[in-house]
Amino acid sequence: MKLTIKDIAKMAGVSVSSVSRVINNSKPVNDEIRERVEKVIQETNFRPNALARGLIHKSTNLIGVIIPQVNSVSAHLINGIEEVAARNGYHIILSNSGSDTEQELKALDIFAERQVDGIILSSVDITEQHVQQMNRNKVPLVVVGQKTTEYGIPWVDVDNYQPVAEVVRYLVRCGHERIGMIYGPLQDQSAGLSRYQAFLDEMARKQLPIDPAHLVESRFTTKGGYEAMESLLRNESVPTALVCASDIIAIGAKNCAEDRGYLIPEDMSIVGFDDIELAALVRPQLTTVQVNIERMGTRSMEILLQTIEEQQLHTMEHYVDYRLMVRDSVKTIRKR
Amino acid sequence: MKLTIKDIAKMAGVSVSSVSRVINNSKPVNDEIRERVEKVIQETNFRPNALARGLIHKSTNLIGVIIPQVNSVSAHLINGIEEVAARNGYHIILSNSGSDTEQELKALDIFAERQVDGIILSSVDITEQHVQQMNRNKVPLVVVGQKTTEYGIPWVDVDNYQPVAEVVRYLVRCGHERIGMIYGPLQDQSAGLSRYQAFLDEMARKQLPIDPAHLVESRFTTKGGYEAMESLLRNESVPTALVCASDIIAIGAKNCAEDRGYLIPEDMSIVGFDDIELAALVRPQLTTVQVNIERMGTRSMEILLQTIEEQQLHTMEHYVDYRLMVRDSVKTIRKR
DNA sequence: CTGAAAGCGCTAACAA
DNA sequence: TTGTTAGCGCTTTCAG
Repeated sequence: MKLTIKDIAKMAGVSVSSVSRVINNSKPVNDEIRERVEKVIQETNFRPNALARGLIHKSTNLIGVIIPQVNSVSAHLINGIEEVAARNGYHIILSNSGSDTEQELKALDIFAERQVDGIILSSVDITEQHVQQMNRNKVPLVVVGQKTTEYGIPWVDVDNYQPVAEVVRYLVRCGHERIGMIYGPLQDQSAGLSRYQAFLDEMARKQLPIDPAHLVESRFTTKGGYEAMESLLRNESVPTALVCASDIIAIGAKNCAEDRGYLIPEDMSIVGFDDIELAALVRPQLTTVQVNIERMGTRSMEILLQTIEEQQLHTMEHYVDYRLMVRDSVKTIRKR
Repeated sequence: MKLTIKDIAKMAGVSVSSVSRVINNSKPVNDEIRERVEKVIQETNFRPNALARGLIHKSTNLIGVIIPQVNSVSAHLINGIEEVAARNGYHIILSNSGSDTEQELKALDIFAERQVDGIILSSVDITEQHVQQMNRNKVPLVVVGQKTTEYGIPWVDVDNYQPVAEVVRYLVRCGHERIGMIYGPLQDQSAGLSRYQAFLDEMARKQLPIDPAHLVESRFTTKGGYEAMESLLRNESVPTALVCASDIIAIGAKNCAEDRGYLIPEDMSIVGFDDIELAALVRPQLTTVQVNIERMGTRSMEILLQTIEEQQLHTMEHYVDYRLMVRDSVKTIRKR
């Protein structure tokens, strides 16, 4: 049988409210009583039931986190979230959506049911439905990985456009002109569409033609990257440089090219995006865009905390820093 | 203002108990009433407060998961746990311990306070203290990554001994005799000590001498592996084959050797442990021991569920399968 | 089959 | 300062 505050009160010979008071330090308590109660709590290792407290306070210090999948990227995100959460007395409760909108919606509801104090949603495609549902159950929400300003929902993301434009400019500076891209699924607003659009725009700005055959779509997997490269190499002309929508894609593509006898970067330069651990571990080390995913986690949790505590927020949107990491997978043809 | 069951009852013109009955399907309810209630629930999108229910049922359908850190390895573990949990209506609540016993102990208490139905603890060094604490708050527990039979706590782990012995035998079969090892911290009972001991024992069994200079300790990081290899290469004689306590170490070591002009596997064969994604992505592809971490997660959650539901368990211990993945980082000197 | 009422463990008025 | 008591939102006897 688990102990309750009542038991403690009885054992210490005081009222339940006194026990509650020493536990919460909510009101002055006579030293003598305080000691008696503390002694009993020590001896019995009593811990107040968080459920009962939550029921009264209407707060659980629980944050719901919805992610498509726990992988090496979201691991950083979770770490960031967890770190800030823990520092503020919160715990996080996890739900894998498998990128399925249906699941995301369900998780949103279940979290509301569980009375979480806030939700962080890492999603690739927020729909009107999400928004309606959230408005219904009135739980503070922060979205990671997609801009949701139009919905009035605060978000945290990397700028996906500028870095890719920068990558293109960098390649041009290195003397490349025949540049291709393996881009991600375009339903993915941020990592897919934005990066693709940035590539197209910057190439146009530089007045560089794009061979449609040098534009291949891929899922965000090494296998996808490998296959995309296979299809790319089936053309008679191949680009001298290739922008990849992610490191994972880039590494898949690199492996394929190398398996086909191409030398990286001598025969083809490759640039990634994300700067996952792997990027600096493969040889040649991958030139890529560094994104501080953990920072996205801490930032989103901070914003969430702010909206929970202040009930209203100032910063609706936040971009996390990025940085071009020049390593060894790009060849300089000539300086411009 | 959030809706309660009372509001629903009023709106439907029935008693709260009737509402509760249709929500839980706990007792027969007149069709007419059921419909009225269901309609109101639909319209208002009412969701019963899980806190209040938990308070009564003494169960939260919450599983506490304590891990040293969310990284690419624990990501698989979490995925496994989450998958089984979700399938059974549970959610997981996370706590990073940073491998700090103090933190682990605290998390154990806080989880008990939160009334979790069970705890999965992924730890590298379970102490008597952990056990005492757990016995106090009587929450079902499963340990991952360390054998705790002596404490009467069910655990899930990989066999760390046999696979390493097998690796040694494999290397010997490939004609290697001068074999070294970069081993992990020995406080780590499983991934550290056991793998080290297995190496020593099997070498002895094969009556192969070990040059103490070919035995280097390293943390489980690429940097650690890199530095360990640096110190290894300072000797005049280097081993022809090197067993590494993890893939991460192996890749660090490989990069160092390559940076120093050694060719893998021509100049030195390297074997890892874990078979992380990376292992098949680096070139040469790493020969390693495949461990299904996700399976450790599902298995531990299954065992936990079993002890929660049956209140007693049959299997106290469980080894997860492993498999030697022969790839390209070992050179065959001669067949034996 | 339905409703009133007790109570899960705790906190917070309200009196004393 | 302390104790008594009324809930928090829900489930579950227990009568009807």
